[in-house]
Amino acid sequence: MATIADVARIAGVSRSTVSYALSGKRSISDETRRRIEEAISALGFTPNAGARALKTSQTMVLGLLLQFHQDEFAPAMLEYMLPIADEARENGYDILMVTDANAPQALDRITRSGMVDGVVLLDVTHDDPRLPVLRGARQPGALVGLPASTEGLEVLDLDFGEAARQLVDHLYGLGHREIILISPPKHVFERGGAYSWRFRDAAMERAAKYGIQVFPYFGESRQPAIAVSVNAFLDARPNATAMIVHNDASIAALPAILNSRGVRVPDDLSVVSLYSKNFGRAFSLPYTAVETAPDRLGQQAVQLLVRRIMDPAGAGTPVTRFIAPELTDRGSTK
Amino acid sequence: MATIADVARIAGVSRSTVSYALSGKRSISDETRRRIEEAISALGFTPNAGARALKTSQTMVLGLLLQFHQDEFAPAMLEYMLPIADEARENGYDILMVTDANAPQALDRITRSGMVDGVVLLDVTHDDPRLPVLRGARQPGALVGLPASTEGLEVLDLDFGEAARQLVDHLYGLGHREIILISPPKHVFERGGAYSWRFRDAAMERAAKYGIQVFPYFGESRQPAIAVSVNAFLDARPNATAMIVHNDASIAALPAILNSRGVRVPDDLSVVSLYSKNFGRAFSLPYTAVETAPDRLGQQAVQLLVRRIMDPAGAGTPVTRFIAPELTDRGSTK
DNA sequence: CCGCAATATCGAACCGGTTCGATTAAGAAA
DNA sequence: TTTCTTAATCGAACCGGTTCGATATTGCGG
Repeated sequence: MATIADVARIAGVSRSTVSYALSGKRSISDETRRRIEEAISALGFTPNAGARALKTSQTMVLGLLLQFHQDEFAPAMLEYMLPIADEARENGYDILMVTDANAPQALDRITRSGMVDGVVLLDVTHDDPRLPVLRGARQPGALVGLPASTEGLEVLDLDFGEAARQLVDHLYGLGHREIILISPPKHVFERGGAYSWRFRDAAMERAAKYGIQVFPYFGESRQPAIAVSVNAFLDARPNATAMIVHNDASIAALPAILNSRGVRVPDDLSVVSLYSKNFGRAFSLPYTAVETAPDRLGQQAVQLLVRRIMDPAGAGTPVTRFIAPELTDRGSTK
Repeated sequence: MATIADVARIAGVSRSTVSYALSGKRSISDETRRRIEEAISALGFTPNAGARALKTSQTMVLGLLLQFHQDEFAPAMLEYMLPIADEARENGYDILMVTDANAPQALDRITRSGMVDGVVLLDVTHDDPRLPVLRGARQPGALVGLPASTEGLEVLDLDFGEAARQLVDHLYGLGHREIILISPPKHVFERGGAYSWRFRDAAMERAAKYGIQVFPYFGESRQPAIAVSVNAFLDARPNATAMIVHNDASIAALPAILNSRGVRVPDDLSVVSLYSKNFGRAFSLPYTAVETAPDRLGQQAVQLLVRRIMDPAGAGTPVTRFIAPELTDRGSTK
């Protein structure tokens, strides 16, 4: 493989001259630059990443930490990953994907060894075990998901409270007074997925304010439990006229469940939910819903992270930013 | 950040001694080893990846090249990625995820710069533009998907021909004589997704052998086109008693389509398909199907790749391996 | 008691870049 | 013509590991 020394030899200059030609940090005569460029393309030279990283302590790689919990419904994860990868490349970074079951240890490994210049943590929980490691690392990080303490961290998440209020308002405005709420599965609450209770609590609070009833239930993450549970909720609340579904697995299965039950939407039941554009398309979901905007979250996470990498001191304190939810009316309510 | 020199100083030995203690390539006295280990954990020392890569020209990172085609149905991709990442870690490798739109150039970049020790190419097409680059790279690669020439490459794929034969046999054995086949969308054929025609051609051939009729159609990848097209196929072949669906998007939408059409499975129509266990679970699919086994494909791809990295000369010629399909009967035929 | 092999450790070179200070040449100012 | 800048380039040091050859110490057979 060609090294910078080969380029230098062929171009008849020193290694440092080649380096400066490449970086543009010192002026180079046109003639010399031409010869260097010629040599580079003749040799197909690309600087060795390890050597460069060693000297500059910059790898131009970002770590992307995912967790795949058992019993989790996976399809939505990709929605975050791709925009993150795209935005990273846009900024000159590659992505090291880390899925180790032991995430804190993996995070420690990739930061200590200097494999990455920063990390994006997806699916951050209330008391996320990766955070102590991240706080001790020399590289900055950006989180998607809200932890108990955001002290010193770049945090991004959908404004689930506002999303809940929008949906309750929407249903209340249409006259609904008894509403079934399907939250994420119980184990998501227990694991500390803050979005689960942030959404539920806001919905309950809003309902109390209006003096209407919202009946919260835990969703299931797999068939046939999903169908069984949804049917049970509907049986338990025969007077409910609307349903809010805050659970990927349940909403994906809902069309089939309601169909087999003979429930028409929105004539018999109004349905609203929370999912991304792509998710809705993949599962052909026809429901009025708040966009979860994983693409915007992912992109902004990378942007915040890159900004912090460039300017570690931090022009300002780290940001905790909640993305404003947007309701898309698909006519599943009335 | 602690370096090997710090460890050496604290342990009162030379840098090389620390290195040998770490690698075990020379004998070290118990006492010295103890002091070194103590120093290492006291400092939280982890060898710098760049420095190590520079000297050993081994990064312990594998590139994973994905392509996200426009209009593609994404959820299945994750099914390959996770087992690949897991198997890589199992072998001590991390994964660099590369999703650049310009895949050949990205592949060139990560191989020339020495960021990876090898690459896994997913979703390889008949005339894949990444292959010339891979063949010119100094790192080995493993493919998932069958290209026109497998010369010098490690290639893995499901045996789609055998899968088609199994499904046709299954239906033929039950007495079906007119069968609708929904293939992948036309653009998949055009792009060179060999699995599309390998499956279709084998199915047609088998049908011809039995003297029965298989009517092939291109599937669609998005709603509402999916529903429209499936309905059109059923209308066009009112005498068909069975359907083979070789298309993720169509099979995911099928339950809803058949339901709204009032078609019962298997009483009115027998349905067989091709999808992974997880995919079926995510979409609650109740159909008898051949397992596409993305986990086995991904794992084996990594294993072949790692073997080749360890032994570049190659104990044997590169392997082209077709995974045997396995039919799971879920009672959607009769 | 000597010579030799095995064991344990050290010092130096090297991997392939980047960057600092020095050097030379050319042009501008005096 | 001399002096001072500025532009263009070079050489050497350095980043943090690994590894080769050399050296010092110890144990053993003869």
